[in-house]
Amino acid sequence: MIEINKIRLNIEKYITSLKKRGIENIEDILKNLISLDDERKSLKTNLDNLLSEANKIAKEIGNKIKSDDKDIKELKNKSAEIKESSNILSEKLKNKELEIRDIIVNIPNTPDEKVPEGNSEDNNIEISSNEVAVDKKINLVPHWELIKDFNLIDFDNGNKITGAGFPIYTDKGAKLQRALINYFLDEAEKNGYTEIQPPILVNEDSGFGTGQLPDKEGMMYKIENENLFIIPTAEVPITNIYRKNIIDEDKLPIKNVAYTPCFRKEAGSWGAHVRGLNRLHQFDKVEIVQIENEKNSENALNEMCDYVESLIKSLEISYRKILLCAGDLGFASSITYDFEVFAPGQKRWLECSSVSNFKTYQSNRMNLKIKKNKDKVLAHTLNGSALALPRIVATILETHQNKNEIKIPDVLHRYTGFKQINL
RNA sequence: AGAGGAGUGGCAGAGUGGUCGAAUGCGGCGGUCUUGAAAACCGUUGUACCGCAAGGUACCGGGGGUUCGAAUCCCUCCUCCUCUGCCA
Repeated sequence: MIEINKIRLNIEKYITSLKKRGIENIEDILKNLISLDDERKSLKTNLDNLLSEANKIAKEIGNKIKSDDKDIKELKNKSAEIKESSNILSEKLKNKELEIRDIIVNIPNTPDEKVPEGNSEDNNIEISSNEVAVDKKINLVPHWELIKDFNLIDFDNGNKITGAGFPIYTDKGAKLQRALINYFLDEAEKNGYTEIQPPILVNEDSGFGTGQLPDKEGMMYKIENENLFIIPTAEVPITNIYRKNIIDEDKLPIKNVAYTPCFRKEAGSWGAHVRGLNRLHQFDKVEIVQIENEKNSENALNEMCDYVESLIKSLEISYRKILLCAGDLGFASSITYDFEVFAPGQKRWLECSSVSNFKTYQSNRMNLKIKKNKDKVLAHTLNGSALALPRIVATILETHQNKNEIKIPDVLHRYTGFKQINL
């Protein structure tokens, strides 16, 4: 959530920044917001004065009763009058606050200066890449064929017991996935992240805190009669641990990692090329989250990217790192680097990680502050996938396929217990 | 799930209609003393909003109500504890 007080200080900066996102009438929206806030302030001042007067009268009545002066009728009448007008004002103030909130909650985060302009993925900028050679002599096939041939995933029974997008990993497929999860968790721990196992269901406040609600309610599965949401990413429960917290600056950085399954409705995003593991309703992911102060958050973002990059590299697969343009940027993010891996069997790039700095956007929503001496300032929150499993599995299978076997990357051997998958 | 009890400042804990944003203790911060530290003593110590400021308003688990006035009374929801039941 952007901060009105900061908009007041430099509205031009906000206009320029949010225009990058393609919000054409942003100037009107922001100016309207400030004038609504002015109205709010004056309502608040008036209301406080009335309440102050009412408090005084109440005390006066109290004193009179105590001193056996029973002549309080006039004061009571006056109090009733004040109460009537304060009720009206209070209602107005509440409505004004709701009006402001409805607007501000729907304004996305301001893109960082580094974020390129543009409204399609063509405007994204490739930052770095690495290509892993594949055997040109064999006929490379997509992972959904390998999965069938090598008996690694059972989509049919997944369809039967749940529905499309809920695969069953079987035998070495399941082991490969479990190996990857353990490898990712261990590596994160080596890099200073404390492991946690959060709940998979979250309440509405949590969904609001990280920005999924109310903007993207449609992405999450909901348990209707409990008013709980099934997490689309571990970002939601992890970051919300720190909701309504004031953290001492010397406790920073806070670094957490968690493995969780993730659930996304993915409504309307099922095209012809979405096959196999490319897009699922349920998938596994290891997520890293950091909380930092303003001074260090840019540095933290770079560190997280470097970490993700090293992780992908260690799996011996081709990848590229991309800086998202403003139009491709998520609602709550200020700057995002995506990592895509190349799946040679289907000759497609697959996004496997998204590393973002939300700056104060989430912390303002969830009231997360950092205490530095006497000052309290909004924290910066960051997160990244390290990594999302299915597309990594798909890419490993497609990259390391051979005639009668699939080789497992060296770093995973001690986790899988096998070095290749045979027919 | 049923019955009973409870939720107060960083923690412990008092407060059952007015003088309570809230005693007291511990902790934290500043100071005196000391070569330094401890002890002792003195002072200070919640959050948000409005206001140039003085100051004001709101907040005692959340929401609503009664009253001139609510931490205190009523309703409702949530959480925790004890017992019973059920269950990985």
